[in-house]
Amino acid sequence: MIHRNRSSTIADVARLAGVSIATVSRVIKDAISELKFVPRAAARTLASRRTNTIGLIFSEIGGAFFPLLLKGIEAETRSAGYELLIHSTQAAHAQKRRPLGEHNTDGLLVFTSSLEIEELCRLSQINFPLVLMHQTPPDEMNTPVITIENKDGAEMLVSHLIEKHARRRIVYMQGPEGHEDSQWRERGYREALESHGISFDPGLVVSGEFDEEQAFASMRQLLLDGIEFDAVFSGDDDAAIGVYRALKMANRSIPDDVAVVGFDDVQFSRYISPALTTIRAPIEEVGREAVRQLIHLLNGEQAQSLTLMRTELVIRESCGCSPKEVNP
Amino acid sequence: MIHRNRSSTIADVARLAGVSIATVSRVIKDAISELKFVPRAAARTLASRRTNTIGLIFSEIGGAFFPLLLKGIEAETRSAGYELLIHSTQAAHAQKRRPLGEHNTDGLLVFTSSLEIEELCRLSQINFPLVLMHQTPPDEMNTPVITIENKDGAEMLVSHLIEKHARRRIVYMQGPEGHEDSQWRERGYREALESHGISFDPGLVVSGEFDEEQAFASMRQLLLDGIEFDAVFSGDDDAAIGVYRALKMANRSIPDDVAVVGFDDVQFSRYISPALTTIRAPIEEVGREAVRQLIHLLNGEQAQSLTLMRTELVIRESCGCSPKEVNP
DNA sequence: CTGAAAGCGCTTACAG
DNA sequence: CTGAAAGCGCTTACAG
Repeated sequence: MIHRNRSSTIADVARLAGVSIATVSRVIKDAISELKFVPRAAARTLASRRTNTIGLIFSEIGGAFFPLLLKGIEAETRSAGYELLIHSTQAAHAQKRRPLGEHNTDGLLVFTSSLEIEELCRLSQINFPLVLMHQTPPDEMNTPVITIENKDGAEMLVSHLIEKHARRRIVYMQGPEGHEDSQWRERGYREALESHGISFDPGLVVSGEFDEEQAFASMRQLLLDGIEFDAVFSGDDDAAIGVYRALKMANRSIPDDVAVVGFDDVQFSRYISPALTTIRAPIEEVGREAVRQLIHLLNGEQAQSLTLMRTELVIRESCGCSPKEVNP
Repeated sequence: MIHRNRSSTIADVARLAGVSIATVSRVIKDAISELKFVPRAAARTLASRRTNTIGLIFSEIGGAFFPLLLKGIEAETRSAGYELLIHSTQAAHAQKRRPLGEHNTDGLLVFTSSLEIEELCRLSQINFPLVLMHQTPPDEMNTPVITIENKDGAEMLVSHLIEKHARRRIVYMQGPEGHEDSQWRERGYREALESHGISFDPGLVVSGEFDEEQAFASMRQLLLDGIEFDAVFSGDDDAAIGVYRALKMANRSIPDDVAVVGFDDVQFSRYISPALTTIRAPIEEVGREAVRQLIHLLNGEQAQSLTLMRTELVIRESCGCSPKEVNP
């Protein structure tokens, strides 16, 4: 049984006002408080062929990353007068129902590989407004992308470890398979090694999955295997937590025995001990910009095909810098 | 200009199949892949008078609290086959548009005072399915509530400080005005004082707003004013971060000079230094349960009018207990 | 089990 | 500026 109240319709308003419903429809913006009239969104959508809703597809709402992104998206969506419909997928495999799409939104924001490629292509083919975050589209697709300077960031991080702290055996923890952020970060890692004359050792690349538990497990394994290393680039900040745990458990001191650096600069990074050296990614701004580009598309305007956001090195203590050199 | 593709409708499917649209409608659940047919949600909603969507109204998506709640809500909503529409309000004052309501959802989940009381009453009067989280409804409203043992939790926390660590001048930082969680926590704080024969000092109650910055500011003020205290119950974990900062800046050691305890046990609490003693609230489960109760309402079934979730003391280091006594 | 038809509550050309 | 009317794409009694 479902809600079935007899609240007023546009016809009631028209009758009371002694005008036609067309007239009411035209002035509907000035909320008709008399009858507590709230226009049915469904009827509007059906008649106008627009939903006034933006959809967000995201894969992992668990970590510390999501609130930042959502904050930006929420704010910008609202100020543009749209509703926000959110769906979080566990993985990017085909679903029976399409939770978000052309049937219930005007456009979609898609975060990294949270939508299977076929669906992405289908939406693109029917010219459905789409903006990708942290993921470049397949060649034939001309979809705006908002992403960050992953490679630069990683390079800064690793170069800092090499130059300031003389580390040479640096572990890289990869993110989830196919995750573009991770691929670019690895590239930055490799280029930093190369430009400092350190040869790449595939034995130092392990899986961290941008996930605390997985990072913990991989770190333990590395330790068990007796692999030598003097630094860890954990891929992201969530994974750094797992690295900390494993190192502390093995009585390796951070940063003296092993320097650790993350990526993202989420809320907790400055508060863990030692404070985490990481890359600040303007995540909230990524969200805002994604919405802005989508609105352009919705308005039939041109959108920027690539927006690349700057990243910034945030030096704290986990790399080996001392607290005194560092801003509070 | 808006998206206006000519994708197939139910009529196309009916024609191709050589049956009536009524027949198609009946078997529509077996997704008609032939024409890539995706039923228009708006038309369905309009005709069936149900949206298949649950709305979530929340006030602060900034903190570390939201991801936990959302995770539970997301999971349960999806497994029940509903969509989730989210709106976050800055404050609970009247809005011109009603972002979420009977016009676009089948039922609403409302988190603490994120919806103005008039709107709450209006929805209740038209018998619209509603579940409140962390907020008891006005007397005349019979709306299911999911909340946690705030008072018990606070009492455990404060009693611990008094009994194990001999603290007697304990600051309490209030949450936002009218926030029920905060009111109950304050009550627990007072009862713990009382049962240990410590008289209540209103000078030790300050505003923390469940917010890092506000907590930081209040703590600084307390320090500037030269108020004496040997412990702080910060109201929640986010505020504890601000307290840490202010104390460290003033060179007061935690926990030796000042013990600090929080509430919620969010992700970062175990990782900050010193690790935060706090109350574990089953936030994800609050979200799940709220959805379950709402589904009952949607099905015309009886719902539990009050669900009170247990809280649990999590002892770490910031209260003065030593790491050795504590689980890793 | 199936089809014809009314109806959900709006918007929007179109005519006046 | 206003009204009559068609139409948005479905669902659901109702009749057969």
